[in-house]
Amino acid sequence: MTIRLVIADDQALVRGALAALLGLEADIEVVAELGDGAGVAAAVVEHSADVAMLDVEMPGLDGISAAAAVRRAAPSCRVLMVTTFGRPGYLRRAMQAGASGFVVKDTPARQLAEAVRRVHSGLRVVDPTLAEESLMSGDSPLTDREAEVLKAASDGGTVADIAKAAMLSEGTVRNYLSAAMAKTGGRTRAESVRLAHEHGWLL
Amino acid sequence: MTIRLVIADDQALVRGALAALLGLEADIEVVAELGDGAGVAAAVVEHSADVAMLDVEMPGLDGISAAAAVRRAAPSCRVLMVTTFGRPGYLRRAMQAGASGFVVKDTPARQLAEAVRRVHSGLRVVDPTLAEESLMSGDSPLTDREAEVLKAASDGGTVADIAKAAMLSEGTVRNYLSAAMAKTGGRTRAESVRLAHEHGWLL
DNA sequence: CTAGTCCCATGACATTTGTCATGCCGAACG
DNA sequence: CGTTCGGCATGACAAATGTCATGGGACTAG
Repeated sequence: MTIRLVIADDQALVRGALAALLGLEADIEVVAELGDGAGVAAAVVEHSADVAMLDVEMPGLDGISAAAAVRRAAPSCRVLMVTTFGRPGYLRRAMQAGASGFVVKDTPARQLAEAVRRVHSGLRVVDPTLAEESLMSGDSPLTDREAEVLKAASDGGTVADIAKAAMLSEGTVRNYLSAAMAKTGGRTRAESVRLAHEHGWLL
Repeated sequence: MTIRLVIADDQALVRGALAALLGLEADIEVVAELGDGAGVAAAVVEHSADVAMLDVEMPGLDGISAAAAVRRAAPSCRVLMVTTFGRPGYLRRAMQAGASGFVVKDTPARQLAEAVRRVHSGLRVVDPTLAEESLMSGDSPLTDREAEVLKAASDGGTVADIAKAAMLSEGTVRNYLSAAMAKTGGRTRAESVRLAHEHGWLL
């Protein structure tokens, strides 16, 4: 029996290449390819897919949310996350969202088909390097509001911009940014944004 | 006669998938795969490659520099740039470095083999969407030093950090940042970094 | 030669940012 | 019920940032 696979990745070229690569496997059949996370759950249901392979970074609905949607819509379908960046926090978030596997795009190509098979058979697949780092960095120390404000600051706006966007006073925004900077270890706002991003603590 | 192709991309999975995909074409033979730009020129010479397919974003030697190195080492070898981000400035820089083609990773997979063939036959291949944007945004308005300082600021350090890294006085750094902010249209340092980056004006 | 441009630098200034102390409110937890 | 914790806010203050005027040296183009 073949494994029915749905692939979602925002880069068409990567998506196509992955589909072609995995389609060569005798026991894997690619039944759908998506460019964003929004339609993944529906596609999984429509094609009775066994495994959904999702990129974390996608426009619209991100991969983590898409994973949760898939689990809700089709509990029997396993989710394998594939991501470009090995942000430690992503792993934890993905697992909490119900993903069964998590590999980075640096994974040798031939191991990918094997990962799909393991996930399909109910095993968990986690990139070993990533698992180690994940234990290191642990949960995000940021509160919801701190993360929200820091995220709003990530495009370089002023305190006033952020305050307006988040419906907070400027003083409060400064407080949150200050707290976030202390927790992330950054000495400036911009550095904290970068650090939090690298840890996978934002989105 | 087959086209001898060298592929360089820092993501192993993408690299492998591309190689597998293009290797299926009867007239294309993948003779080498690299994970960074440093060894590309040598690999091209060693394998007498006809076309080099390079990612712009790579650790160590970036794709643009690698393209120039290839042109110097083996003028008969054409260069096709493949990039994740369609930064308009990249196109111009790549062309100046001697690249013959430039496509984004959103390109449908089957068009890629065609792009390789066109480049090999001496034609230029440019993503049409990108070409339009490129004309829009034009050359970087930033002076060399301004770009250098802005790039040094991109990881979120303070003025003092940047000054030390660039061997400049703090006042001078502030001047360049101020000028860069005016030219990019950003209202804060962080915003200018983001804008310049999106335009492809930073490396 | 002269004018223009870029690089480098200084100093002064207003604004913004980051820090700290402090307070109120509501929800969670013992 | 009291305590703790997070969200929200204010005000004050030191430090960093962004702006502006200014000037000298090097290099290029007219």
